Amino acid sequence: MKTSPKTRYALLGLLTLGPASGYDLKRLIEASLRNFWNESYGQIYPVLKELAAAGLATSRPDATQGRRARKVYTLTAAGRAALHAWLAEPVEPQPARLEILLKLFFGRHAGPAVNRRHLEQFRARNLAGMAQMDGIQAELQREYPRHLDLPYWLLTIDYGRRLDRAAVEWCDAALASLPASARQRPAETDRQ
Amino acid sequence: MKTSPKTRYALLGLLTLGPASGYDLKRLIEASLRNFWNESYGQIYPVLKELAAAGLATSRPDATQGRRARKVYTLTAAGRAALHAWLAEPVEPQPARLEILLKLFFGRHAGPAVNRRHLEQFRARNLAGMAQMDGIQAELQREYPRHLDLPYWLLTIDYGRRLDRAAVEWCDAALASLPASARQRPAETDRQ
DNA sequence: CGTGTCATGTAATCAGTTACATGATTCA
DNA sequence: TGAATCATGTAACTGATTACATGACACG
Repeated sequence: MKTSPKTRYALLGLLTLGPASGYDLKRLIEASLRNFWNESYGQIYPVLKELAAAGLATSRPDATQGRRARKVYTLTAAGRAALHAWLAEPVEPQPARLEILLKLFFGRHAGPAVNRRHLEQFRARNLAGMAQMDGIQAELQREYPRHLDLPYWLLTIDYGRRLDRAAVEWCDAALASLPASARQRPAETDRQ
Repeated sequence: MKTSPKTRYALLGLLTLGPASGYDLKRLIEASLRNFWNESYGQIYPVLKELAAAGLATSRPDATQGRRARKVYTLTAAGRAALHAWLAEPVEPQPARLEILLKLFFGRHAGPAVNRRHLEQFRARNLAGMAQMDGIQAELQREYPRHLDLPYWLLTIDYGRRLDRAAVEWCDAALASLPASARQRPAETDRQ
């Protein structure tokens, strides 16, 4: 096994929605998993090839006259079984690397203006995220009101909204607690 | 430039606290950045070497008689300047990959018991995180009550606590909304 | 006729972890 | 004596992105 196991299961999962090409899958990821997952073509195509080789999906050429040959992949029973097995496996904690926290941790050396700028940008990003979640939720409920997966999709939207909101609230608290303006300059020398 | 820029700045930042060896830095990271950052020896030692080569830190052997030769690194003025420049650069949004959300997104194929197990585990993990944040905060306030960096350190602790809390609340909401056993349907309105 | 979209794929590169190799000192 | 801790470093591998290569069709 050469390629990433996680990419494999993301693709198997998306194939439960129906047969799709690599290109389709990329767009599907951008449309539905965007907030907590992403894949590049450089991953998708090799993994798809491997899924077919392992019998987890079948590929058939979809020659829609003229266009460059599309390869449409369809989940097999073995693929479905592999997905189910992975879904049942416990989730390992994943170490995060949050650059904004690293910068703020050393924030004394940056000066108030820089820290405020970072926080304001981060706040705006998370606020936009919340609005986006609201939009996606409305769209999902309008487009797929009876889709069996809808409750699960909404769960991931709710997660995004809650964490974005918490981040915005943290930004507000942080901005309130930091010195307001550049009265004090960044530390050039220290050692307490 | 060969090694990761982010590792470089994490180490430069920690060196503002005083001279340290690669081993020291690893322990410092585990003690202070753990919740939002990590580095392995495989990164630390090569990057340290490069920092010295670039004049951002100086290394001197610390031959504490008998022990294997320690190399202690000290931040230079150029290193401090490089850190300041990086701190002022805007933070780019970083794509997250959250396995638990991926599993939940495809949760219909896993069955209620599996989903509940994932959520309960995730809840427990975040609850433990909150408690850990409280502990670290108390320790910092006790150990370094007047340290100039303390307000910044507390900011990162507060972030951790808020996001952990939001995650716990999400888990509670999700557990309440998911069907309890395999027979029931989701608690969504069910009009055909 | 040229730009955008559809479409697949590989190669180069980057970033990071894990395993391995080495070896001294401390302490039970 | 043997385990834990201190201590540095390299090699192999994994996972993922980006750049590159190719090319047809639709639309204005």
